[in-house]
Amino acid sequence: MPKEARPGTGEQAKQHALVHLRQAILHGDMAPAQRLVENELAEQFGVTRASVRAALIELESEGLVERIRNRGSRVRVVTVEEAVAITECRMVLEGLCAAKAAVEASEDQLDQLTDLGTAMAKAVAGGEPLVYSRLNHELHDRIREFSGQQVAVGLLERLNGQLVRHRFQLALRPGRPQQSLSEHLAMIESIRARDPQAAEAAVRTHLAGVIDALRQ
Amino acid sequence: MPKEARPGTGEQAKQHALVHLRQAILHGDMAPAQRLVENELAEQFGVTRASVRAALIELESEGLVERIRNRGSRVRVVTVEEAVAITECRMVLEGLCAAKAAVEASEDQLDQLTDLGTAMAKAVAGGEPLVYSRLNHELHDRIREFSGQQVAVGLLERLNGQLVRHRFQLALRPGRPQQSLSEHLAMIESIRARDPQAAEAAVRTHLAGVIDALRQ
DNA sequence: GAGAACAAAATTGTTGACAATCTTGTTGGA
DNA sequence: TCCAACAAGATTGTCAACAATTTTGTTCTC
Repeated sequence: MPKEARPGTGEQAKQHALVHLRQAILHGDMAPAQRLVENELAEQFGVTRASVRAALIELESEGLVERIRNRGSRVRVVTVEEAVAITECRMVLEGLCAAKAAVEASEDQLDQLTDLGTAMAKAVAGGEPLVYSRLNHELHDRIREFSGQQVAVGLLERLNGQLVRHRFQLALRPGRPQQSLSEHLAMIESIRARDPQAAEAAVRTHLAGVIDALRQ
Repeated sequence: MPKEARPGTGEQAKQHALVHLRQAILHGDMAPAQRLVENELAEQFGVTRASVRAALIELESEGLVERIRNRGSRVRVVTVEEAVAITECRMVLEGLCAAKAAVEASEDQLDQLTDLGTAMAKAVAGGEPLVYSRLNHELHDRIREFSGQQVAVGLLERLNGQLVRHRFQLALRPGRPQQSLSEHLAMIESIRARDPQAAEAAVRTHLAGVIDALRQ
């Protein structure tokens, strides 16, 4: 257990604990369902228990941590059914963002999407699933960003945080990149065409595909 | 300032503070942008400051409270643009729920919706906007409930909490009930017809109308 | 050997006090 | 009069100790 010491650089203790603990969970350093004992975390991050507590409360409402009265906290495990339900919500919310982006995005931003599309095609052709996965994320991020829909972006970030584990599993599945590439290109195309309805439909088709893949 | 005393009935102090503070905000007892000083709240609810703190952190991530480092908390004010953005998200999420409900609801549940519809028509005919507003809420609640989509329900509850003030304002606008009644009846009708696409479209039409009303 | 009652350990919940930070009001000088 | 520096007050952030609760291990009885 490495003791990450960097307590008093002016950075608030609670923020320190919050950022590091969130990253640890998202990065997969904490096993699923692992117990999170406040004392241990406090020592590990070099802050007091109160700060860890505050961080855990916040992570609970982000859906990353599960807390039970007098029983402690643990990394929340997302079942496949939950992952499906989450992705259904993503489907409609990202659909909204894509529709907005098709109207709001600047010409410059549309070019960025095109570039991402060609890079993704290249990654698939070259057989680089990890690169493709990274570009995949970036594409979804950009569309959200270009939509200007702050509320939806906030909700989606929270939802995506809960899916890290499942997404990793999905990215490395053989044949999956090939299947999703055309869907992604269709999304880009309809946004470029400034057609909000087509953009929303394309995003939905894509994420419906993701749901099918999750269920297998 | 009434001192609500009921500290140690076995109920956890933090939960006590959380429930009461949330209700106070939702019920409108706290003025918008009102400062929330931890010490005052602690005394008012008969709990310690730490419990109030924990409650405030949770309410912040629910979007009901705004917290600034070393500067304190206040009731968050939702601008009209934010209310519109929130309602756009409601539009797609409730659309999802309605589509699910059209497939999943039992015959008994469909009858409940029909009853609500007739009650709403009666309230409008009788010129009772407050009754109509209550039934309005109940209809939306039921549709969400019948959808079985836990994740979407959770997101929607959070979003709705932020709209209390705007919704009150909207409900009492003259002519508004008449306009929305037919939209609500269309929603019920398409769910009864077990047509998910029509149900989603009806919900979207309705909430698009709400957005128009908000913008005025 | 199985199960209940009890005791010990581990962990979370709570408390009050202290430190750090920000805001506000005041004073001094140009 | 205006502005900067400073001091006082208010408020949040942090800490260590204590209380309450749950879990675990042990012993005793049947």
